[in-house]
Amino acid sequence: MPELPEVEVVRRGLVSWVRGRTIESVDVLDPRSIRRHALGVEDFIGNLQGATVSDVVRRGKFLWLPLVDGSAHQQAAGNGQAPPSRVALMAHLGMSGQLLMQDAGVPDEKHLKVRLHLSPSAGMPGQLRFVDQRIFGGLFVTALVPTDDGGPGGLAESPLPLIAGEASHIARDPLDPAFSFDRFYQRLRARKTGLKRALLDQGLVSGIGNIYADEALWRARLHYARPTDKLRRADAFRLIDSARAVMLDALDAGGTSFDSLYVNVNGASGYFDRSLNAYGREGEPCKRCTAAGIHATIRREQFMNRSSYTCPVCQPRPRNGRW
DNA sequence: AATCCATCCTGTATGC
DNA sequence: TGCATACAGGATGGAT
Repeated sequence: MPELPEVEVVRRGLVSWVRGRTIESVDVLDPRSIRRHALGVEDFIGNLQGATVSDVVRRGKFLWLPLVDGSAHQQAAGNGQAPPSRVALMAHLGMSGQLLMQDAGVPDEKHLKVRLHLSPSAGMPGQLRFVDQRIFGGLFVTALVPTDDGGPGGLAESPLPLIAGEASHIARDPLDPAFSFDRFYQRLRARKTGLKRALLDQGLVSGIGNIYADEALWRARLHYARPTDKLRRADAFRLIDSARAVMLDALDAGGTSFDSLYVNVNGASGYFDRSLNAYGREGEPCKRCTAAGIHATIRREQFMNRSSYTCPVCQPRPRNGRW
């Protein structure tokens, strides 16, 4: 499922295909995929038509394409100054969203929701398509607002000092050079909840979903129900360090895919699922315990209405755990 | 005020 | 074979 590494793979894949290209027209095939655009389909299309994509930026699992007005772009070419971007096309992949570059001749995907026709560019596909089976994801146009802390962060090369309004409540992710562990730890301790719930809270630390939460907790040898308000600094540090390491590894592998639901912009799957240590391994031996000569089996439990995978030996449940 | 959780969706797998 | 149920889960808004 798309978490930080998968979204970053999409961002990197997308940027060279769409930067500098103009959106010539837009087909909204299923309005449910733009339900977060409150002003409706016509307004959505009107905002995009004629605009030029200046970049692809990410914060947590939110991805957006800052837009430059077509006429402003023309003027900028004349005086050599880049016009300020004030709106962006926002995308969230949700559970099953895909952003695909496709040639015009490629038949519609079964769950094609929105199609952007881009200005022709030599050797590049003509369309950017949003495909989404479960419709948890979506597209919408949002205002860009100033940030006073150096821009949206993420891993973009040169992000504008502006952030999409709907992403301004999202914390920085552990791979962001501006991520502050001290601030994270301070806010973590102030919460009275369980550790995994906190890890999944995008306002505290972003980019982590169910898969990488379980992987980071396993790697740090911490149980998901450990109380946040008592967690030692060293444990919290190891947890963030683990999240960072596992997500960097996943990024190198092109992301995690279990099926064709998550693919990069070319339709290819990542292969990080082969490297998972906890997630999806119910009944299989814990690799770390096995290496130490101990017999232990990964356990699956229902938690927050979804599955959590832990090793009962090296991630012992706390006595006063919090859900 | 902080925390929690039902809800939005559809395709696939499994059970009876 | 067919029908029913469980499951996958990110973000949000309303409830507690």
